[in-house]
Amino acid sequence: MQDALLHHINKFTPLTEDEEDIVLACTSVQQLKKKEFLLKKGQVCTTYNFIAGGCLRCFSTDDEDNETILQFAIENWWMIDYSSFNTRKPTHLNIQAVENTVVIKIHYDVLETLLEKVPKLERYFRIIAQRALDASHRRIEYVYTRSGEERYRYFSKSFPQFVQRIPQYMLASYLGFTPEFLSKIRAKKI
Amino acid sequence: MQDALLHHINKFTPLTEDEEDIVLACTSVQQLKKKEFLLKKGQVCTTYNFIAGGCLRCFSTDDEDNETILQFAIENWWMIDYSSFNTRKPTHLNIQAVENTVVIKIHYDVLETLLEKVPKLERYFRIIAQRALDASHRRIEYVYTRSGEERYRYFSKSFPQFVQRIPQYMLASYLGFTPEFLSKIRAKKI
DNA sequence: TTCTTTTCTTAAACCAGTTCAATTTTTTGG
DNA sequence: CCAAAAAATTGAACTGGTTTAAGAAAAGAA
Repeated sequence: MQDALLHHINKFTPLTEDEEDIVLACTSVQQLKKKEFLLKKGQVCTTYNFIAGGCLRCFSTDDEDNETILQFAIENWWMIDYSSFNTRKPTHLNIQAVENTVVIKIHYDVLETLLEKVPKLERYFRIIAQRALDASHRRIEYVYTRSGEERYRYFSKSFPQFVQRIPQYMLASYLGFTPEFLSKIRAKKI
Repeated sequence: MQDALLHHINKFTPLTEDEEDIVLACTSVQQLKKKEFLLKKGQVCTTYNFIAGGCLRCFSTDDEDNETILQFAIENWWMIDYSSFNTRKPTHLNIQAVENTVVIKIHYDVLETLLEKVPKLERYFRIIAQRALDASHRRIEYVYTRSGEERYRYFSKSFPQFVQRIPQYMLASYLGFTPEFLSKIRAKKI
């Protein structure tokens, strides 16, 4: 079951069999049903989470429980609230399964030991974080320089298969506008 | 001159003297005058850039040369276009000095060797990237959940000394609205 | 299948923020 | 110190996107 993770790590920093075994010993698998939560506002994020299959969303809520989707994560992506993880303080974010999802987790209590035993993983997580940072910067640029309609057209052209997997109101939230506005765009012409 | 960098690294991953020497041997210092460019659209980003003093801004431009500021970096921050750096392809971004600035650079050609000689730096850059990623995620959340006025008030309350250092039109661009709108907000009441 | 919940659509009124253009203030360089 | 450039302000007209509310369609559960 953890093969997906090992495979992903090996793409960036090839591991020996021993190292793979250590990684396996430090991970656990969790199956989430659609709509189940991996993390809820008020809890501490105690794990690094790798998505082996399925889809998660990370969202914040305001006083009136309006949701703002900050991230999606699908197969081979990590979803971590670094702030809560590092400070050990309760998060203000929620992480929920958009569909049935398999998550491979590394717990806070074993992460530092794991990094000592398999120092190569420092490199792996560096590369992962740098890639995610680049993606995050691109997203900021896109939000700042393009209209809602442009963002929608670009996203659905770039990730048509993903758009099929999620409800439109979630896509609207992720793209930074209302579901009603998304309907308007779509009504114009597909 | 590179003391600022060594000091910063040591905060996260203490180095031996030998390791410090290796780092020094792999870095170079560049002094930038206000408005001078560190990177221009069309060039390849060939260095990791650490700001020892001063301030840089990273911005993109559209067809009509309108600028959108994506990031600022001040003392003890890194400013890197990971995408261009890793792919070795020309960037679409610009990095320019907002004031006279001292940059400590690690060139692409020496980075991998440096990381091999001082593997601790993998950890250092991992932590740096994860922190920057967290900051980037927070920024997205802020843009999505707060109005322009809220963003301005929050930012100038949180970083009053920084607000003094930059022209208001740059702050407006960074916060995601026009200079005219910033004037309006300020006219209401400081 | 039928009932219930969730998701999507439509339309009118509205508003946060933009655009454009003119003017004033501040900063910079020689 | 002055001239020129850069930055900030103001106001009127405008627009991309929101809000509210109601109804239609699709998906789930039993």
